[in-house]
Amino acid sequence: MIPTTITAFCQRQNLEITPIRKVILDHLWQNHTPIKAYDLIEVLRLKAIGSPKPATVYRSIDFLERQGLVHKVHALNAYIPCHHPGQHTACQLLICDNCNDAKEFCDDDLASLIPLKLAKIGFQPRASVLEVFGTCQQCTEAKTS
Amino acid sequence: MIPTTITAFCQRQNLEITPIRKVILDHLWQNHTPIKAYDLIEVLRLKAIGSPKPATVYRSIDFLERQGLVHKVHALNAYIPCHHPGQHTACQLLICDNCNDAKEFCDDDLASLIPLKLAKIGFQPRASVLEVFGTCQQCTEAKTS
DNA sequence: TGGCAAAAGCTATTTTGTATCAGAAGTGTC
DNA sequence: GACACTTCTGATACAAAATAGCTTTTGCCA
Repeated sequence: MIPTTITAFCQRQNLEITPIRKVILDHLWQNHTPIKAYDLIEVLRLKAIGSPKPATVYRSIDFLERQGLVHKVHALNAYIPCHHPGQHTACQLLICDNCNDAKEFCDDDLASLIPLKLAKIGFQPRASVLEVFGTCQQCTEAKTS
Repeated sequence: MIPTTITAFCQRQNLEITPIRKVILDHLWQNHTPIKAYDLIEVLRLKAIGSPKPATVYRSIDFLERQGLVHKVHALNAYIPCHHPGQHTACQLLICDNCNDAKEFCDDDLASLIPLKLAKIGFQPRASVLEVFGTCQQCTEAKTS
């Protein structure tokens, strides 16, 4: 389920993808909607990885986030996999009100405009999160048809 | 503490600013850093408004958010006052890692570029939140001097 | 094989946010 | 005034999200 580009990235970076981390990453890639931390606990439990506690999942998420493999959708308290690990500090997410799908949306113009604008007012950006809520194309089409 | 532009806005919109809502709005305007919900409970308690429960504060925040008087900083689970109520659906925030100051940053180019880009991929935006973390000008100057 | 570091486990707690039902206070209407 | 009606608040309980602190396991490697 995990794309080869991602597994290749992990190998290149020599990341230790333990069973727990693998299950979590797998599950995130199997779903299009953002996944909640406590759902991941349940997933681990079902996969017979003992009876994991919150800290276990949060530590794994921490690791995956630090490596850029996962994004947190702050507005939903949920997580999605990153399609381009190691390639951006500016994360742009589109979240459909209707189907809860969450897509990464990486637009270079936008990504470059933000630091440009901030430079004018003396703000030095380290990381940014853009979360846009609305209706995705599929749902728009479904409604009008 | 609440700017006259804001009180004028409330009057124009005929908003019922009850004592609880006033204390919350006051407190948000007195501080430059984002305020947490449970800190607001404490503030109300200190102002001798009984012993408020979480729901009380969240209801007030809900109201203030719906009226556009307050923004939630999702990445921090905290709240700041809005400087331009009723004027934007796209919220842009700059959060300083160093001093925790949170500023609204309303750039028209940015605000108009986002829907433009999204239109190309068929996403209909309803609302968006941009949260940028980094170092504000004051802190940058303080460090280099 | 002894020592180290990273990962995972465990227990408990804190922080954040909702659901629900009941009561109080204002407003308009007959 | 009696009445419905709405809005706000109070109170209890609970659910959900996240962290703290400490122990144990595991793999590595010198």
